[in-house]
Formats: sequence, structure tokens, C-alpha cells
Amino acid sequence: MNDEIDCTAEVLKAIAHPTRLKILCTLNLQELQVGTLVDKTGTTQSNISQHLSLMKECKILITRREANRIYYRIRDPKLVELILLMREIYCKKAALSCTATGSSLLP
Amino acid sequence: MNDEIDCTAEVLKAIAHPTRLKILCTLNLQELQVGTLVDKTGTTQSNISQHLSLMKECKILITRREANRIYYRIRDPKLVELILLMREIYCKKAALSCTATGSSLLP
DNA sequence: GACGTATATTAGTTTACTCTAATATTATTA
DNA sequence: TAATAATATTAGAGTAAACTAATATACGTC
Repeated sequence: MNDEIDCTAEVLKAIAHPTRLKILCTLNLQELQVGTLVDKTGTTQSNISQHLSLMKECKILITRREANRIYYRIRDPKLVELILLMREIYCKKAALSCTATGSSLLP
Repeated sequence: MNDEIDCTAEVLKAIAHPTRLKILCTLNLQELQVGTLVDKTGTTQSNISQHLSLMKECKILITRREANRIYYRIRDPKLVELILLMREIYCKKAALSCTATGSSLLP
């Protein structure tokens, strides 16, 4: 009941941020190391790291270590579909130009 | 690109709040007047009204006036599915007890 | 073990949200 | 048109989120 709602709200909140959404769209179905995400999102390393750790807390992301690099990826691929669906419903023009490209969430 | 992301983030943010999520789950597929939502959510009239107007701004809700009552409902029913999907992915136990009831998002 | 690279953490400031309480608006009825 | 009911708006205080800059940790190499 209320627990479910609070839980769902928390996950949604974790996704409901431009930078975090950009991270998720950049990741899509692949795994990327932090540095790559820093480059692609254009914000600071510290900032990205904080967003990543927040999403890891919420079980949205999982990590894999390789030497001194840490690779992040989206735990459940359904999340990607869910974001796409959200775009289709509420940001239609964007969704169209997006599904047109096919493979990636980002041009 | 970034516009799409900002737009999606904004909609998500509008949903990512316990009270607003509760409103959405209470509404589900029916339309309800403000007073009913006040009763069912257990917060103040002012508070509900502010949350409702926020979600109306974002095109999540639409309204219909009947005398001095205003009925709210979810514009796109897909949103309900989307919230359910989110629950299934991230709040599994809750999702199970929810789909078991069948008709409504709330017990 | 010193150094370099990749990532994480902390502290502090600024900005944005959220709630409450009071007031305003709109419509209905007497 | 006064009074009431339903809903909306505003203002202000408290709280949380977000960013930046500086520092810390972990790993690998020399």
C-alpha cells in the first residue's frame, strides 16, 4: 500500500533528473566506465559519480570492476523500454526521432 | 536530444512523489473529483490541489467541470501501465500483491 | 613504496520542493 | 444578493537536492 507507493516514488525520483536520464540513455543496454559517461554527459567527474552512486543505491544500476575502472550498466533492461514509453506518451516528437534511429536512445 | 531528456525528466519528476503517485493510483482509470481525492489520500485540500495542478500542467491529468466540482482523470491510460511496470521491476513484492487484486491499483 | 589514473566521498553554498495556513475564486442555492 | 460548498492561489517557513571544489581511496606500474 503506502510502502509500495513510497518505494515506487523513490525509484522514479532517482530517474527523474536530466543528468541521470542522460546517463541512462547513454548506457542503454551496454556497460560503460565512469570516464566515458563523464565525457558523454559533459559534467564533472564528481557530479557523475554522485548520480551513479544514487542510482546504484536504488538498484537501477549495477557495477563491475576491472582493474581500477568501474563499469556501470542498467540492471533491468525493461527500464529502457519504460523510459521510451514515457517519451512516446509525453514527448512524442522526441520519441519519433528517437525510434527512427533504432539502435540507441541517443543520437 | 537534450530537449527530449529534459521533457521526460520533467514528467517523471511530476510523477515521482508519494502523494502524486497515490493520486494517480487512486484515479487509475476512473475520474474523481477533488474532494474524493482529498479523502482518499488523507492530506489537506490545498496540498492536493497543488499536486493536481502540477500534474495538469504536465499534461498528465485532464479535468472536466461539472457545476462547482472538477473531475480529474489520467490523460493517457498507458501511464497506469507504466507505473505498474515500474513496480514490477523495482518493488516486486508490492507488484505481486497488487496484480493479484486485479482491477485497481490500490487495495 | 612512490606515483599516476580512475573513481568515490565530503563539506558547503545555492537553489528548488513541500507543506501549512490564510485567502481568493467560482458556482449553487436560498 | 447573501451564504455556502468546492476548488484554486498565495506567501512564507522548513527541508531536501544539486552542484562545485577539494580531498580521499583503490588499483596498477615503475
